[in-house]
Amino acid sequence: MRVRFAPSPTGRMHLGSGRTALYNYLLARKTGGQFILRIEDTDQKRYVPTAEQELIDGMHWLGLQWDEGPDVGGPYGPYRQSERKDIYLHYARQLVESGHAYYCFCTPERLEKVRQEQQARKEQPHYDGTCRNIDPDEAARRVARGERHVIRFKTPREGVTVVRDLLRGEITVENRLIDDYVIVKSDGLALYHLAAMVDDHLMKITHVFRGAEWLPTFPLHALIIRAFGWQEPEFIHLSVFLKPSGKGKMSKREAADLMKDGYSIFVTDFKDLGYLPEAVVNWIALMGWSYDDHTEFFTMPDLIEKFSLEGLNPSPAAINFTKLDHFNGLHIRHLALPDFAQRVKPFLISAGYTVEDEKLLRIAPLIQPRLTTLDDVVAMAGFFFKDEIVPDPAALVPKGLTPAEAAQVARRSLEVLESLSDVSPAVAEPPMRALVEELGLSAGQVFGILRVAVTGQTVSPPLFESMEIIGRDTCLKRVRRAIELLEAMA
RNA sequence: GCCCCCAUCGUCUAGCGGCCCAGGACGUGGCCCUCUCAAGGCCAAAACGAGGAUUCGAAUUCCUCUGGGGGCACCA
Repeated sequence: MRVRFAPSPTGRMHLGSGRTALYNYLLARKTGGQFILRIEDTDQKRYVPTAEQELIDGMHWLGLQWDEGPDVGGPYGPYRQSERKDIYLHYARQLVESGHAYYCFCTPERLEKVRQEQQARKEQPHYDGTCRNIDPDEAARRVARGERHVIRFKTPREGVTVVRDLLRGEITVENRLIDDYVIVKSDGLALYHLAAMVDDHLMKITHVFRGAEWLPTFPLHALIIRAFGWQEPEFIHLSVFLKPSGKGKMSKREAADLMKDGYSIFVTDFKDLGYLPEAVVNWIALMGWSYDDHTEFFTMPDLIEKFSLEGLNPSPAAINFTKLDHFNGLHIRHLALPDFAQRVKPFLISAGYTVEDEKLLRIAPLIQPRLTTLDDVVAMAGFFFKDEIVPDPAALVPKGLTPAEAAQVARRSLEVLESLSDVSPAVAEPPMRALVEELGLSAGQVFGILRVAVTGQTVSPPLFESMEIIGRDTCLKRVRRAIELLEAMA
């Protein structure tokens, strides 16, 4: 099985592209076939120089490696369409010679005028066929003379074309509704309709996964392949991703709003947002594909083993970011501790902390079950790396106590802690619980004061585990400071 | 406007004629656990778009409608 991911470098890498690439990759790996990356850059006007690199970065981040492509080469290159211009021209001329295509000399201005007239008459805009019946020899002479021209595919005027999509079965379209599409522009470069069909044939592609936006032109593509007499690959059209509301595709404006909530639709954004590639892969794999009625957690090896065409679903899916959060938490907890520590480290460093691996490794088990995204580590565990913490005095006073009472609790706690050799859970928790008992308060009240005193936060990893890492001396110093703050309030 | 595709809980989905007064997951609500927050465990509410037809029997097949999506470029 030979499959390909063929993006056009015209913008950022969308989640939908990521999924298409993923499915291609999975199928190739599952069957021991080849996964090809082909860059479809036939439109210079829309070309974005940074796009190809972003695509490559995004695929690498997701963990998708290709066997043939513009950077790694391969036996069917070049893998960038802009470098294949002559190949397409050769095949386009072959179509002209066989009567399946023709030269068209209509100017863009005339075509625009025709289009407007058709729209005014409420007709479907289409090429009016002016050049369709020019004598081939005459047309060839005009081309030889250097007259500006394009090449159009000569769609049959009658009959129907039946195509087959693996997910949807047979699709029948009347030929008269298929336009005489331009397949080679006046600059001599082929359009997608020709280029992709030629490449898929030459690159021996067996299965084409592509977006459902190609469904309307699918019959044209089949007609082109058939005009050459080539064997057709299997086609699988993946439905588009809808915005979370389920109403329509994501707009630029909405994509920007999403970023404010810590989400994105661009795969290269997820890394900095604190998402694991494992989670993003798991998430997008399940938008349009399922394995059975209960399994949802998949690693890449699982997916390679379990993925199959039968599990694909043809209906459009709304993007659900809370589900991504869920998968991210799952995959975070699935990570081995040292791996987890290394993944979280860059977020602490970019928050300005100096991070020693040994210390981070001790903190890791405390925070691993508590993170939804990796960047949460800063809010949850940043205090471990601060020399000074500044507790909010108001937060020091637990519910149900006055500042003076809280100060008294803090003083008694300090006495207990000072009497101990260390502040580890095994040593410190039993006597502290005894103190809670003695004072007739709740553990939440007493430990709450200590938590804020020692961590500066009302939410933190478990108290005694945290204190052990912070160290006895620092903890005692911080409790004394908290007592001062409380006394100042009383 | 025309063409194409799609249609099960709010969302992602299982279901491929009887196993379904429809299963799982996210989210939501409740309970348990609990030093905060999570994690974990348990429970609950929540769907076959409508109408016809075929059939002993339909979420599953077929029509029509409705709704949603996509496309109608010398873009991909």
